[in-house]
Amino acid sequence: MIVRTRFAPSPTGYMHIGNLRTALFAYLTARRNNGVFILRVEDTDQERNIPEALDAIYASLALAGLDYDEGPDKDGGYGPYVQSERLDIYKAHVERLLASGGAFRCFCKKDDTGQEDSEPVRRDSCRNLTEHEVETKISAGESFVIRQRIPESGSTTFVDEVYGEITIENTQLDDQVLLKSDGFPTYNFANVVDDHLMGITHVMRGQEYLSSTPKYNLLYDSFGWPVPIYVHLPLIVKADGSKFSKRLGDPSFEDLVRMGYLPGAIVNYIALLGWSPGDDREFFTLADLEQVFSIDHINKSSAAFSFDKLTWINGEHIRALSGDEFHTLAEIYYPDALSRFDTRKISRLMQVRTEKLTDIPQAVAFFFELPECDVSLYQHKKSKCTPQISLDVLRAVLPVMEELEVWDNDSLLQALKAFIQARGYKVGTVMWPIRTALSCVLVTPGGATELADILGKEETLKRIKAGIEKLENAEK
RNA sequence: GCCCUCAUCGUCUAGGGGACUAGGACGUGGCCCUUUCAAGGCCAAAACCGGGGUUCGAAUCCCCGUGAGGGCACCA
Repeated sequence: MIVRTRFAPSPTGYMHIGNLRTALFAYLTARRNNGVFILRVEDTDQERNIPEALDAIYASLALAGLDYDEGPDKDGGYGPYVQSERLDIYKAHVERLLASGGAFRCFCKKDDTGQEDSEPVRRDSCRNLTEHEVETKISAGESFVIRQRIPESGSTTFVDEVYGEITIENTQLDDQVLLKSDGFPTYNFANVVDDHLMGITHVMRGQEYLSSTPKYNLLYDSFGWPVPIYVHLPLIVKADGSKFSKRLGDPSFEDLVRMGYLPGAIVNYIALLGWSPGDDREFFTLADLEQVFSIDHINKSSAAFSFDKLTWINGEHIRALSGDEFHTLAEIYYPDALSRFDTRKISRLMQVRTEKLTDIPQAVAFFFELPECDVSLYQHKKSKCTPQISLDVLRAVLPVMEELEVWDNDSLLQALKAFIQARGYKVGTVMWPIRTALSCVLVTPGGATELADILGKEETLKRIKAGIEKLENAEK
């Protein structure tokens, strides 16, 4: 059997985190089994449909690296892959159900089921209409929907690969709408028809569909089709346990990328939400995952999304980049004013300390624009530094640096080490004031000599003099 | 309201009757390294929801309770 899985998003304009995880698991299941991964667009809701959204789906999938083998723009012989182009298929299938008694016409108006809001439809009264009554209503021009005829009694059992055997009484199932009055199928119906016609072997979707799965099974039965393997995935929730909601401002996949997270890191992190490799590994590229993913390590309980851990794993992915790769990414975040420095050197310093790409601009800002300097920065216990000592050090070290002819990290380090030894200082006592004078910030992407190297001789001396002046003024 | 599902450190998880003094990771605290900060190394605190069974033995199996989540649309 060739494994065929699909990702079936509705075109909403962005990639929900939970959807991305569903897509990822479906993709991995296909890849792991040398199967086929399919993209199908479920645009059956005419009101919520956004045309441009299709491009957003392509873009996100490409960004995440989830290549599909069949889809709207990649015919594999099972198309069309957009549901709005399959209307006649659904119509033909609904006719089959009508003929076999598996479905019936319902003439009730939208909000006219005769029930309280809190009560579900369950058994619709139109299911007992005689053929004559139906004919009469149709010729009278009454609009109708097609509903599924759920058995009056009994129960339906199915097996889920993650959750095991689940049984639901048929009395709990309602005569759900299959075909809307506008001629479009509902999600539930189109899903069953397409999954079967497209040869989907593993139906992978969110856990929220668990309790409606019996209705799917009943539909498969009515058609005489074999039921697929069900793989329901646990939900991804927020730290407080509530649902992710784009409307409430929770980030989508694209948002996370904009926030400075690498797509590969997001994919890695999200794979660990609801799945584990079974050992202690946590760093995975998509290619790694394709090798080790297995649906029997999927969890049952929902997982809380942690920005802390995502940030950490993002740092891991950043550090795993080659120097060139990081530099290319970092450059996008370098302010223009940084270009007068050797940005490759800066990138080398930045790579090991960057957790999110968006942290970069702030971290490198002092290079081209020295912030207002607070004298208290020169106070550092571990380096045995006070403003007074700093002043002494800077005054003494200035001529040493002025005399330096070769200006690079090694020479600077050598000269300063010699100075330190001759004077009997602690290393930090000299390095701290220099680094502070050069940056005027508490945290920098590198030590004193590395910064001096990048800033260049002229700028370095200028900043040290400014530091001396600052400290002198503070003394008065 | 009815139905379904879930339940191990704060969080993600390992665990599928004895290997559990419950392992790893993030985060937190401490130490080391060190030219700041990181990275790296080491250490620490931190969990089997509660109660009954079954068993020689239960985090692991069963039941009840509790808590949490999901479903019950002409939305997907």
